[in-house]
Amino acid sequence: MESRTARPPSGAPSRFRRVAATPAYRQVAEAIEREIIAGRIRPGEPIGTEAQLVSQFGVNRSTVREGIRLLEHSGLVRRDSSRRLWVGLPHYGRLALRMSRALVLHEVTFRELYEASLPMQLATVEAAVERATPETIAQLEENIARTERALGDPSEVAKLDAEFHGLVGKASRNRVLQLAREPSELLVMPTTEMILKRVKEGAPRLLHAHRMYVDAIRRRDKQAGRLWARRHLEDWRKGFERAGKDLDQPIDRIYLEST
Amino acid sequence: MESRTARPPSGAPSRFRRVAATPAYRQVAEAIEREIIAGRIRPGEPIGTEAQLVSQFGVNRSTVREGIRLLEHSGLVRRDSSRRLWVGLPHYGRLALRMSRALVLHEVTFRELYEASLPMQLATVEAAVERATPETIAQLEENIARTERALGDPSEVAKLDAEFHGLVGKASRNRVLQLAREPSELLVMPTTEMILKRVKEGAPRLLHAHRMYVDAIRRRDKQAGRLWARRHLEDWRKGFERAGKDLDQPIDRIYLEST
DNA sequence: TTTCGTCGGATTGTCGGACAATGGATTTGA
DNA sequence: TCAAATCCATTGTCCGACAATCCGACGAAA
Repeated sequence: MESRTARPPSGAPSRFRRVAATPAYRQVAEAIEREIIAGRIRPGEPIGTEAQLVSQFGVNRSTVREGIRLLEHSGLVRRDSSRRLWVGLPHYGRLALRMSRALVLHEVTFRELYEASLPMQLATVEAAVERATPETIAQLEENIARTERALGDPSEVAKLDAEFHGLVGKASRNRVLQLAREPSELLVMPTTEMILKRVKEGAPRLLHAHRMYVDAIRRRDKQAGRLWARRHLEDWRKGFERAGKDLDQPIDRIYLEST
Repeated sequence: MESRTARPPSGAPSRFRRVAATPAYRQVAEAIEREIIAGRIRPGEPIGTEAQLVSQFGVNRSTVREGIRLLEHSGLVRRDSSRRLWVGLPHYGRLALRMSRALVLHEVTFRELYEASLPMQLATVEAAVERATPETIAQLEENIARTERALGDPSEVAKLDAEFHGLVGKASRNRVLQLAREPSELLVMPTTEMILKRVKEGAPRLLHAHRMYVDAIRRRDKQAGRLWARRHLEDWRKGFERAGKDLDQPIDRIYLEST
């Protein structure tokens, strides 16, 4: 793609940057984005109507619309029921989904995923132990109760496992950690179902680990929390290998179907 | 925004999901996205011309264009010099930038940032110790040499620090970890400059920590790597507090200017 | 043979205008 | 006072058009 700049006839140094004439629709998007990033328009406030933007930017409505679409995708701009434009807060889930997709497209391996998940999981549990409220603990216990009843149904258990880890993430009350952890979680989770289907002692072990998690959180015992987080994830890895899969294999696209 | 579904005349249960008439431009975007995610079009391959898409989808060109803009923003679709459409690999840097922006818009605190950075930093160093190649080690040493020469210039040192951690990330050869760590790094980095300007023993301490990092990597000594990663980040925190800032304060928008 | 103009076709960026569908506001009717 | 009918603003989609640009080809010149 750089063929043009990368072909100086002889040893001539490539002296010039490629010229870039930013199209109007992108200028529109960038202008609006700047206003939001700088905080001059705050989340929840209305951006004008398309007609207003047309007159402000002095371009055609089609151009404005293309610019807006650019921002709409990232969540910086939302539309309400009447389709009017508002400044939005990019939602974690959306971003995490995109990141996990990017990871798959880059063909990262399960080993990378496992290696990265472990420390983030440990940190999350530690924070959760420190800051969990009685409310979230109750939610965790309720989740465990439901898991008990669903022990025979792998896909249901996998779903509850995902919910469980989501709750632990919430309990950590660290949004940076949550956002960092969630893309990996989105990729680990679907494989859990596969593992549970093939390794029949998986579900009880998972349930037991969850119980110990919550127990550690209730007793504010960081060491126990870390221990069980580690065991839980190691179980995942072992189950993965026991199911006949190779850790150094790229993550399968299949695990993205759930759009 | 849920006003329509939330108004059952009496106590009648809300039995029906709200019908969602997905606009055509979004259907176009989703259709293309699905093809890419599923791997039926691979990165580097051309998506058709706008005219082709028009005839395939049976909608107007304006609609196709709006749909494409949605994807363009996420990097799934790129344009080359001739503005033709290609399937692209979403670039880490782009995604990380968006994530860090989202974090700022959500007004996360420096404490959250610090707490999340520490474990990820430790894991990164550990992986780097394990897998660094002579090449990247050489690059790290070269970075240190440049840092030595720039000791008097806080903003230059901050820039080199960012580069250093980028190199360590590369050395870790774990892309999941890298992607998880980078948004935080993008927010930690700009504050380093501020700290270095106000705490004059900051720069030498930073340099020393970097030296010990590389030393640990060269000797494949995980313990030392972890130790110095921890000290380095703790230095950052202490410097932050010594500069008179409060860890529980939301991250300032200012640190996003560098688009 | 290689390099340089030039030309034509293809494609994108932008524009202007148009209309149906929809939501919100307003007025009307009971 | 409240519900129904009406109006108006706005969006989603379409159509057609044109300039700017890129690509490839074809010759002309060195």
